Amino acid sequence: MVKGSRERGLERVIQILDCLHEHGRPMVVNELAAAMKAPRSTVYELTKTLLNRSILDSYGDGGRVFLGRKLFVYGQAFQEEYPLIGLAEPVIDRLAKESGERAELCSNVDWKQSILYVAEGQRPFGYKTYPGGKYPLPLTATGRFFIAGIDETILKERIPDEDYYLNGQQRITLERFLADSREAQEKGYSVVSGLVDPYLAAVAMPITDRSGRIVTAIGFSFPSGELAANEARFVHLLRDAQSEIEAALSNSSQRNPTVS
Amino acid sequence: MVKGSRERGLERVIQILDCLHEHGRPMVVNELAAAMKAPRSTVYELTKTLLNRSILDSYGDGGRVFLGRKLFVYGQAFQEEYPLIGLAEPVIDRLAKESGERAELCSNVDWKQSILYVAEGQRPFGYKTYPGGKYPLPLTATGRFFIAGIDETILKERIPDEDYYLNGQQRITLERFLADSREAQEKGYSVVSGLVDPYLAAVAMPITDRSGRIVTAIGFSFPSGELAANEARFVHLLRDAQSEIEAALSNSSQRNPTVS
DNA sequence: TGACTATGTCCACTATACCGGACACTATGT
DNA sequence: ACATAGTGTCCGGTATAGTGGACATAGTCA
Repeated sequence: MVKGSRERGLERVIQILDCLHEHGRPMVVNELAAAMKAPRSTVYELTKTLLNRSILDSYGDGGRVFLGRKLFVYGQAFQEEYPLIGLAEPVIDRLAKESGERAELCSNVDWKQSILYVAEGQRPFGYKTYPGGKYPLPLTATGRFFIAGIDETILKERIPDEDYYLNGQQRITLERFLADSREAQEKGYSVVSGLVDPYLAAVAMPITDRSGRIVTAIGFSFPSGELAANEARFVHLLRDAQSEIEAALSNSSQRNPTVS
Repeated sequence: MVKGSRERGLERVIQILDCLHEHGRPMVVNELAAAMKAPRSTVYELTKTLLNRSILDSYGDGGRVFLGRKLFVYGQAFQEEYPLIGLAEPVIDRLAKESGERAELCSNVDWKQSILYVAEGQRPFGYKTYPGGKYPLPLTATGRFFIAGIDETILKERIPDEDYYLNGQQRITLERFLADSREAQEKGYSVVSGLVDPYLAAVAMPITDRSGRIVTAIGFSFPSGELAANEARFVHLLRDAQSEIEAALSNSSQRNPTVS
């Protein structure tokens, strides 16, 4: 039988968690299986075990499932061991206050840009991001730093084609992404406009640990129209924050995760 | 071959995550395998995939692993969908302030009592608990409520024998645990002393959702010596907090996880 | 030097977990 | 009444993943 290639259980579980995370809401198991393009029987079987272990929780009157309490507990334990987030929080808060724009702490998580911490700016309306939010690397300013020094063949393997598209339209090519990345590394900061959202721009700067590895990045997100007038100011603010966080980081314990 | 019975990959992965969570620090893979009593080759194989997907992160110079950034991201997404924690936080903070003791929001996660949120009291020293911390149900005050209405045979299956022990010494029996639970349900609150720690006592009260299911519990933790003089006051404070949280909960959206 | 422990990789075997497909039960609409 | 779509369970076959054990390397102690 060569039909639908058989996948490993662990792989399916990760797909389940990622799928729920992307949809951001409880789903019925059937819907989940369809969205994942996985066999219904497999998904039913796996969700049953995951529910038992509180890795998933059931919502509503039992038909829907979502990420569970145990994942929250694991996340808390992670935070306890990973000093960076706690160190950066006050700095990010200050950035948002001083600039009036949304400031974010981001990281490369399984080849997506993920928001570890956000402080909102002053703009009353407009598109909100949440901690835990996940975006394609090629469409983000921080993504320019996360691919620094990584081989092109690996990038091709790990970053899916869809990540270069927004609403079915290609926004950028791999070549351009690589060129952007090199330029960002030289300048020390990265600017993008209109990629992840047509009316949003972003400025980002990397956070490097003592061994010189880029572990996270900080950045602002704001309406594209504000870019020209404020780029220099934002870069200046970020540079201060960058050195502050890096100083705090090298004073703290040695145990920081090494980016894989 | 009947030697070490072969286990499912998913089961092993959960064991890995739980083991790291219990130890609360990065571990070398060998050590991890030994602690889990699982085959080394299996644990090496699984950790490799988990590291690739950021479900584990490697620490130090690469030899040690711990819970990864992706789990943090999942945890954030959970919190976004689960209103209870946000609703309860200010109330727990107030409890700690008014009482001077540590106040906690707890839940039954995979048959352990887990701390979802803590507010520290005034006592300068003494044993700290962390959000994400995990304790045996039979040794906690909140545990009395989490087993309400659950069949004894299921409890025997799911709560391991070690959970009745502290430092190799049995602190309580299943029978007594069940009797405590019934009493707690009648009184509406639960008190234990000297179980999880010889010098600590706790008072707890359940949080019930609209359908009458116990979803979490709130409680104080303090030196045993303070129990006699303060029990009535603590119960009073908790009762106020309980009704406040339950009111907020039933005003919020319908989507609360149903405890499995 | 040798003996021992700790760490990580690799390979072949077989128990079993994933999968496809059938079945049952509800709606809902026509 | 029938048809269709959505949901959940169950079962047998086979591709494969978990396992035991061998192997390699590095460090430590006597």
